[in-house]
Amino acid sequence: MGVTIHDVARAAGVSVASASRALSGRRKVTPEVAERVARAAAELGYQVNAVAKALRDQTTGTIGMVVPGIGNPFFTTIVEAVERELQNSGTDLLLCSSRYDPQVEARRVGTLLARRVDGLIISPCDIEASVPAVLDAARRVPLVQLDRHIEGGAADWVGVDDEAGVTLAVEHVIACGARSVVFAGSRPVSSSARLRLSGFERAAARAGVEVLPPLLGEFTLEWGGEAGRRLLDAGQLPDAVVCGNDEIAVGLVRSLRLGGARVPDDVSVVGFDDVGHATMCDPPLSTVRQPVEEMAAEAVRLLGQVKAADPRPAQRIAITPKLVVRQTSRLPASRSESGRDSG
Amino acid sequence: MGVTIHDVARAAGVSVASASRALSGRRKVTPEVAERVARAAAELGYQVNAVAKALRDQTTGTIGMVVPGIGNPFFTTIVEAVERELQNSGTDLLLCSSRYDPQVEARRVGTLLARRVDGLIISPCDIEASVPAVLDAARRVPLVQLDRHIEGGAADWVGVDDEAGVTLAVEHVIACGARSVVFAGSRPVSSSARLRLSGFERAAARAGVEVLPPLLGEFTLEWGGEAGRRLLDAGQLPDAVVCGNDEIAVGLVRSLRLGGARVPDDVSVVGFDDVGHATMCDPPLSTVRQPVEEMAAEAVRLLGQVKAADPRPAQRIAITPKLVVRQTSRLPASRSESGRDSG
DNA sequence: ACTGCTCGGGTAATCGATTACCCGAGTTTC
DNA sequence: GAAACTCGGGTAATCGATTACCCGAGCAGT
Repeated sequence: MGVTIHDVARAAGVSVASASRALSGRRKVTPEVAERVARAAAELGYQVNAVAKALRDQTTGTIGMVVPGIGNPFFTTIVEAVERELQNSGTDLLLCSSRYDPQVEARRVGTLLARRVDGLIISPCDIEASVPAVLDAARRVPLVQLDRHIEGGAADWVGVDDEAGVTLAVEHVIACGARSVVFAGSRPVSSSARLRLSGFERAAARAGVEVLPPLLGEFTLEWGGEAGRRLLDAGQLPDAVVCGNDEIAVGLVRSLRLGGARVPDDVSVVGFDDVGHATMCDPPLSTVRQPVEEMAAEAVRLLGQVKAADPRPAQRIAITPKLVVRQTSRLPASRSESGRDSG
Repeated sequence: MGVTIHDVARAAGVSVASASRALSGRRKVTPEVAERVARAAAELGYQVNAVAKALRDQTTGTIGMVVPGIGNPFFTTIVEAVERELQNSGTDLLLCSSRYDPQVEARRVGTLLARRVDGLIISPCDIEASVPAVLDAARRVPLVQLDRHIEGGAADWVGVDDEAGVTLAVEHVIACGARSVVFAGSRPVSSSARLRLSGFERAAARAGVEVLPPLLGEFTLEWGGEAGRRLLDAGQLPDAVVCGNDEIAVGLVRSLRLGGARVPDDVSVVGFDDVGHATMCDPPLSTVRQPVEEMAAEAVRLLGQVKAADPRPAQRIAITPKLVVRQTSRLPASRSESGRDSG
């Protein structure tokens, strides 16, 4: 460790200024100097010290990202997309997980700020408890929220229109003939959870179908399984269940089938996200697709525009998701063919 | 952005030395100075600049981690375990994905080194192509390989005993009555892939059962599905298939069942890893469990001991995994009850 | 009273890379 | 032929935090 530009300069018999210029190419040097410096650097195995460079330049070439959990395939997909997007511009990513805990989240944001990231992309784990950390960070550094967001709309955001998404799902199952529906999602601690629930309720009310009390837990396979079991225990299955995400939907389909219910013949299920295993599950899951690549691209584009403590009003970019119909829901034709009797 | 310790010192009416001492507590100051500095820091919202601190201290309080892909649940689990392990010591993690590409990997290692991480934990994506990057990095910084490793044993490593693991799996399916077996894994570009394959071959040969030619692709659900289809197409199913990891196993079980084969009645399947969805799959997967927490703890412990360009011989810590029998394989009793006829 | 402490505080060097500024030599321009 | 300019190179300031080193005051011991 520790070959510096001084060592290179000495070995090449030039000043540090010349060495720096030869290496960076930001000012002309004679070919001879360039050559000697290049050789010396190669021989010594010189590599710039990014820490020193960052201090001098007041920029680290790094952006921080904080997501609730990297165990969730939705977040890993979006992280990968952001990373891919960023690599074009040569900046790299410091990735942190808040583990769905606002306190951990605040700490992580703090260390990222201390490390002087050039920007921050965050998916705040809690719509309320995350507010101070997000607002405080936004004051110090360009920040954009991705997917989840805090309440109040004070910070820039890129994501999907959650309400429009579940509306699509609800309208779809109703078009499939469902007369009673239920929502299986997460307790409304995040914006996504809250908006998907409210969107469901609004859309279902508008359609005038029977609405069972929502099943609210976590965005996990386990909770999906549990929700399925509760539905089974209640004796009377609804015609359709709209899920807060794909994990819940997959867990739910599985426990429903284990309990003897047929999907989609007895009950339609639709998920949300369409990342990871939705296509691989059995049967392939109908779901609402989040355009992750597009969201990531939009987020880094926006991040390039926002400034710390930006006085202009925060932007909120809501991308409208698409419904992807696979095999856990049925279109009317085939559904009526199969001789349902719940109507 | 940009309130420095000079600002704090000025506001408190003391020198930067006193301010620094008051803030860090590394040398006594009078209560009055401590109080004034604390107040000034709070009022100005001062936060140390970790970049400057790192330059001065020649240490960043950061370790880098490079894994082949964060989409793979095994790696996300291990990343989470390492992160948890590290947080006790106050160091944090710079996480990078090599996307299974040795060139990307080398670049990522390079930037981590440039950022002067205090150590590196890496799961090299390619047993051969990753050699230069790993060896070069190990010369500059404490480094331990986790899970995968490069050939030659020149760098420290913590992982599971892959050969022992598949041996467990093979012996289990044979104990279940299998007379013909096949291995569905990844092409041997990584140490894990290579050792699991060779371990399988050795164990199967030792047992003297019929061994079908291995199905080698990637560590993905998709490849597992494809492998299952090929087995089906071949007309004659083996009694058991041992898989390179759980993703392959899950994909394989699914395509086998889609093709009408019953698991475990017609064919036993066992996976490897036991992370993520193994318990949630249908039926729950018999697999070889990697003790991820233990591996992570061991890796950071070892990292604390190794020095850059360490002259002492590299350590290789191989933890013996355990077999977890669930429902994709059957013990002899119940198997013979079910009236198999393949023997 | 003088030496020798301890104690708290300040000044400035330090980490490594970049670059503002300066300098001297060679070239152009009128 | 002198002023103006270009070109390549060197010296040292800079980024911000820490700390080696120095200093002066207060105090104890002889």
